[in-house]
Amino acid sequence: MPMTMHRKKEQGLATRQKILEAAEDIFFEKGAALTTLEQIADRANVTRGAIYGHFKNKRMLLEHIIDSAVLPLLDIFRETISRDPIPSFEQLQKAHVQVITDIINSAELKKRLSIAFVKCEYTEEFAYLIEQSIHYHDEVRNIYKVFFSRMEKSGIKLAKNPEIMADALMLYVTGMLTEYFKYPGQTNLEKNINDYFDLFFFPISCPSPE
Amino acid sequence: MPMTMHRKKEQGLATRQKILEAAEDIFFEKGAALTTLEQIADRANVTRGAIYGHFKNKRMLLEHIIDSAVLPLLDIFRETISRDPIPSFEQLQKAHVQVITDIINSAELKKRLSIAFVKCEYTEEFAYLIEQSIHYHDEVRNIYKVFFSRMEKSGIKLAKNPEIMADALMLYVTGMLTEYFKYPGQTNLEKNINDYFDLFFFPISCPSPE
DNA sequence: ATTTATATATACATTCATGTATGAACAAAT
DNA sequence: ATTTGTTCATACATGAATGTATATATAAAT
Repeated sequence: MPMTMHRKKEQGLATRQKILEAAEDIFFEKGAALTTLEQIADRANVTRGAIYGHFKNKRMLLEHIIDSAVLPLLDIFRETISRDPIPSFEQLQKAHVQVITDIINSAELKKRLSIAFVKCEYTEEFAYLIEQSIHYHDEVRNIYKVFFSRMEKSGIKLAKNPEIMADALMLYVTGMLTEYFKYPGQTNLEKNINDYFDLFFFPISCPSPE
Repeated sequence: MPMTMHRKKEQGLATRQKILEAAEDIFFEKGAALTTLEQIADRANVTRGAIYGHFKNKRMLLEHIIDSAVLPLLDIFRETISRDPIPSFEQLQKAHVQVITDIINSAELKKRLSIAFVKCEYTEEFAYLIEQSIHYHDEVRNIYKVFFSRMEKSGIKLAKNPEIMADALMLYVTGMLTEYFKYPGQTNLEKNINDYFDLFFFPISCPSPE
């Protein structure tokens, strides 16, 4: 690409970006279903024409935003959790506190994840969303399972088998994020996150009673 | 009310019921936001006129359905959990397994709760929904807190203070239900529910490590 | 300078959902 | 039997929202 053909294309990308940001705002405020393309266009100071130039329709816009929230998170999980040679509860806890703190501290990430968690409906209509969501979910669960399996192999006794452990952790984290987004300002996640994980990870390592 | 004035009123209640059931179905299938009153009317074999005769608008219909899902559940919680004189983890676990099993086994309850959990968007537009939701949430959390406080008073050592314990249990249960409704057929809740609670309640009772 | 292509605004046709107002049918009351 | 009231269907007016087709302006290429 020659240096000189950029000006126009750059501007195109800039408005594309403006549209995405506006869409995030409005989706977040009104929910995906009640958001209209005109509202997005207004917020971005463009017309619907511009939006249709960049995205096929509202659904594509939504998919793009959700992916842009979840994908980087998945990367972090893969890296932080899978990498370490000797798996431990401490490491798992540290990774989780880190990720969730990152979320809490990034207004952008928060907005996008909020959209994915509570600002859109998971129905047949949006089949792609559900599929993607299941896919992401499975991937995280699998990361957990592998991690717990490695713990077992390295001699650490688990209260339940890795499958159950993975499920349980998944449920707990899902609950955390769901509540955080569903009741913004009503949760104590910021303050208590370490306690929450303490509670889950430390006792979780006790051998189960018989 | 005299015996003879019933026929008409009864029929009214019957169609009201038909409308509610139809609304449940469609909300569940398409999500609240994308549901139209005409779709509901069609399913119920009435016209929109009938719906407007019984409910002010779609929002009222939705509120009614969500309340009808959550209120009986709250009652069960209040009864089963608060009543017993000597609080224990076993009792708490038993109550939870019971409630969740009830949900799993009741198609109606499942449908309604699914609507409340993942088939409607929690946005400013539906302020009432959010308020109600917060209210219910607080109530359950408080039931938990009281329960854990009573445990402490009766000499049982908790890993964290009752507040944190209540939060954590709340997160866990929220996660369970959310995942169950968000990924129907993909979870193992039916099979593993006891393991999940084992994991949470039994190790949870260990004193925290220092 | 003229052409070509691209980004975005404008205009249009269509579809759809809502809320209300009206009317018909029928039950209940006198 | 007439009246009153209620349930529900019908009809209407209105206001979106969507997607597409077209126009304009401007940048890039020749």
